[in-house]
Amino acid sequence: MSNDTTGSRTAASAPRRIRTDARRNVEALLDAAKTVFGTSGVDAPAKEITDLAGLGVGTLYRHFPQRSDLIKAVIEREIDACADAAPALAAEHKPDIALARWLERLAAFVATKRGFAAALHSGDPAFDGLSGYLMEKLGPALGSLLDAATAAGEIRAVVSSQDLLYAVAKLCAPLPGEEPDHGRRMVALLVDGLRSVDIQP
Amino acid sequence: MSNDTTGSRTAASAPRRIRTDARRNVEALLDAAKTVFGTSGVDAPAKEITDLAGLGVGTLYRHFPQRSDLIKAVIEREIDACADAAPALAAEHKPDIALARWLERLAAFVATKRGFAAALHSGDPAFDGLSGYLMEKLGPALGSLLDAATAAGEIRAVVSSQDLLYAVAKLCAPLPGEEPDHGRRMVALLVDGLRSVDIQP
DNA sequence: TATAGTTCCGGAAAGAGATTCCGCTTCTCC
DNA sequence: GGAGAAGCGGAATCTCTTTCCGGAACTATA
Repeated sequence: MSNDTTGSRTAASAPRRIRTDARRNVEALLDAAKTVFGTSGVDAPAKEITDLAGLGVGTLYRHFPQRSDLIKAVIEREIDACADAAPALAAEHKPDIALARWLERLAAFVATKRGFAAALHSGDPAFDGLSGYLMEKLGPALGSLLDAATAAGEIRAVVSSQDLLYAVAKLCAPLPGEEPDHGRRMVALLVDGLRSVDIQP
Repeated sequence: MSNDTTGSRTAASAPRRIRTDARRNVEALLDAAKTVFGTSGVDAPAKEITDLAGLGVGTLYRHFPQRSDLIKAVIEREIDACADAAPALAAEHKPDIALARWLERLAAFVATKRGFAAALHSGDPAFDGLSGYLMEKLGPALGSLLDAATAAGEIRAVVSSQDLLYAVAKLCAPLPGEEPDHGRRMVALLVDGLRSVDIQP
């Protein structure tokens, strides 16, 4: 198994450009998978995805040898979208407002994407890198917002951005039968805990 | 637990008592499943479970037609054990201490049982009843402890026992790569939020 | 544009595991 | 102790996953 799959940098031995049809097919598969995961869950038969994408099973397995590879790719796409939303918010609002808005955006993402929570909690080692990816992509944005609020003395410096990120990711994962705003209220409570500067840790 | 109608067959169609060997086999299957789930995850092959239990696959499917039935049964057993631990704690400690201890017990349960979080977040409708079972069994115990603390004015009355139960269940579910005490710290922060009686909701 | 050299695709086929089915065994009740 | 119901085992079947390779499609070069 090759150990270099980043592909972000052109090596000395120029690797051939990825064929355009292959790239197109990968996109089609990701789109189809996102749709099918949403309707039939992440355990949907592979054929359902390939049929929707108009491709053969072989193609699916060529690009995503493991099912977890496909799931990861779909989720990482969503995480990217969430991360991309951060700069705009930061530019348009004051830090504390931007933080709140962005946390709402994150909460919405986690709450909507069932497959995300499922993958995260599956215990499958294949998804071990996922929380790392979440941290890597979303950590910096949240970190800067958090630092600004802390510097202003509005928040106790008892949590890292990683703490908060994980806590939101967990709290906002939907549970069957619970009130829809449960996650949001619990996050608010958590932030109240951060604000209570008079309580000693 | 189910009450049985020993001897007094007053109903029209007398429900025959469950055969003792069948009951014994169900117990053996649950024990085996608990072990196998712990080592190989909840997606372990059925044969691994039946081999450990010393039974045939047919017997497994007779008692648990769906895999989710088996998983649910195992988890409900664990929840029962957690609920059973509450009265003893309540009898031995003051309410606030008992609350803390019991939350620790709950956190330990959630943190240890990977399959629990996975099932809860799977999105599979088969597990929809699970959080209800959790609430039904653990809600009353937590509720009384919470009421006592609220009555003493130590805690804002902004959360129900259901809120707290779900929040703990979510926060303490382990995520790959996170610090082991993350859940515990976040729960502590949540409780700080509850204690901050000077903050208006 | 034609050609050679790759890469990639499709879907049949093999493999792995889940689920069913039914003859036989074990238990319960009278 | 015997009749009859309940339960058991595991081979057979079914479903979905994963592999494999002949041929199609694409890219680079002239």
